[in-house]
Amino acid sequence: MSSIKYTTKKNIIALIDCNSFYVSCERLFKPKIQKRAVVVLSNNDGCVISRSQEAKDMGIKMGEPYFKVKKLITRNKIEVYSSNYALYGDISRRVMKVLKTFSPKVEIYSIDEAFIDLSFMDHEGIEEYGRQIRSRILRWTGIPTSVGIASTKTLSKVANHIAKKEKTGVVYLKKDIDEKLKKFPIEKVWGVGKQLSKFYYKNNIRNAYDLKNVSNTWVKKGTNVLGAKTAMELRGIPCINLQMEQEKRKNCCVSRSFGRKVKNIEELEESVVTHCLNAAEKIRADDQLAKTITVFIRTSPFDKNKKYYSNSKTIDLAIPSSNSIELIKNAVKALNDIYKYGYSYQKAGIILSNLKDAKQNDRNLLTPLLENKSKKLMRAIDYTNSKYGRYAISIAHAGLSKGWKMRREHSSRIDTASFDSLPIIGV
DNA sequence: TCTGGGGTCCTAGGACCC
DNA sequence: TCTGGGGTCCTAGGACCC
Repeated sequence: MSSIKYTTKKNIIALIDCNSFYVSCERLFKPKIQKRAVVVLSNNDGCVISRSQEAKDMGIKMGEPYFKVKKLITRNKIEVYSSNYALYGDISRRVMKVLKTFSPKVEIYSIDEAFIDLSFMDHEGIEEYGRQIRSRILRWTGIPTSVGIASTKTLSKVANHIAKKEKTGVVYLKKDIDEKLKKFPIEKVWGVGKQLSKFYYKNNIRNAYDLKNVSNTWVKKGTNVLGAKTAMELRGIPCINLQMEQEKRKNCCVSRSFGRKVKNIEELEESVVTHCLNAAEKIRADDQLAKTITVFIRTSPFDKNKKYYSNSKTIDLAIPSSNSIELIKNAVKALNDIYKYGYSYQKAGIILSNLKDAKQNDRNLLTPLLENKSKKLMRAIDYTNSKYGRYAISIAHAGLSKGWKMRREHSSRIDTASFDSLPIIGV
């Protein structure tokens, strides 16, 4: 028997997705690139992670390594930007704020996507409402979006894809759903990735309609409970609920590739300490403590000429902590355990896990005094850094040279908190 | 030369207990 | 001498998402 819970009452879900979000953010401040082909690169200028429609039409693929498409980019005079997450995060918050004027139930699903509940609407007014959402977001933030509406999250994803593809802006999946699902390739269904697609194709399931029509038991047996939920949702039976309040994270990972290969442990240490400081600051902002800390390092998995090395070490703390100094001590210890001389390292990172609410932390009899003192210090550091800029106060161990830090050669240097980057509008 | 980063959830299998 | 079986918990690894 399946243990999937579902409801049968009226359910209308809209998925609002920003078009080429990072590119659209960059365009906000540079009217000149409004009509140009634009791409945004991942950290370290590694891959293409956002493309304007023009860039897509020129054959630039999502996730493609920058060096592989560099020629195509220069030949076509495509504008290139390094990613600026502070900017995208800021714009994202504005978009979400506008969305909240349309429904009390909003799930912020990612930086550029949100599900909203429209079950309170009558069917007749839905499409018009979708158009209003689009135009208000565009007017108030400058970001173009696509809106997909249907009776489940999975179907609203389908609707959104169709809206993007057909450039209609809004699609409400109500009539002729089966016809549309037949044209919807299985690998594009939300929750069906590379491996599952392979499995489905082997079993002659090639589109969303096929998956909708196989038995739940079969899907569950061949995949898992999530696979079965996807199939149910394609049938219009909601199984994946809206998640309104943002739950606190359970893990916190900070990692980066290096701008160049790193061989010696001193530089690795600098990077691990820097990542550790960032991670600690993040969990403190959420008032969390970490019980476990993992450090990992690896060489490039793409370099076929050199031997690959990848290792990690996890340390369990006796007492959960968010104290940078405490965490760093352990991180450095872990790093020294896994470091091997003679390799060219490409990436290092740190994961704080087993995160707990600081408030609910059961106290060790001996710690309160000590803890209070360190808490004050950490709060002072966080405050200073938020006021005077990142790294105003750091720890000597994090190093000042940072020769390993990532490349960002195409940064637009836009800071939405700074007046200098406001665009000048000619009248 | 140059290939991102940060998450979540699920399952199988081992350890351990009675 | 016979060498069980059911339950729970944890972890590593895999798959997925944006």
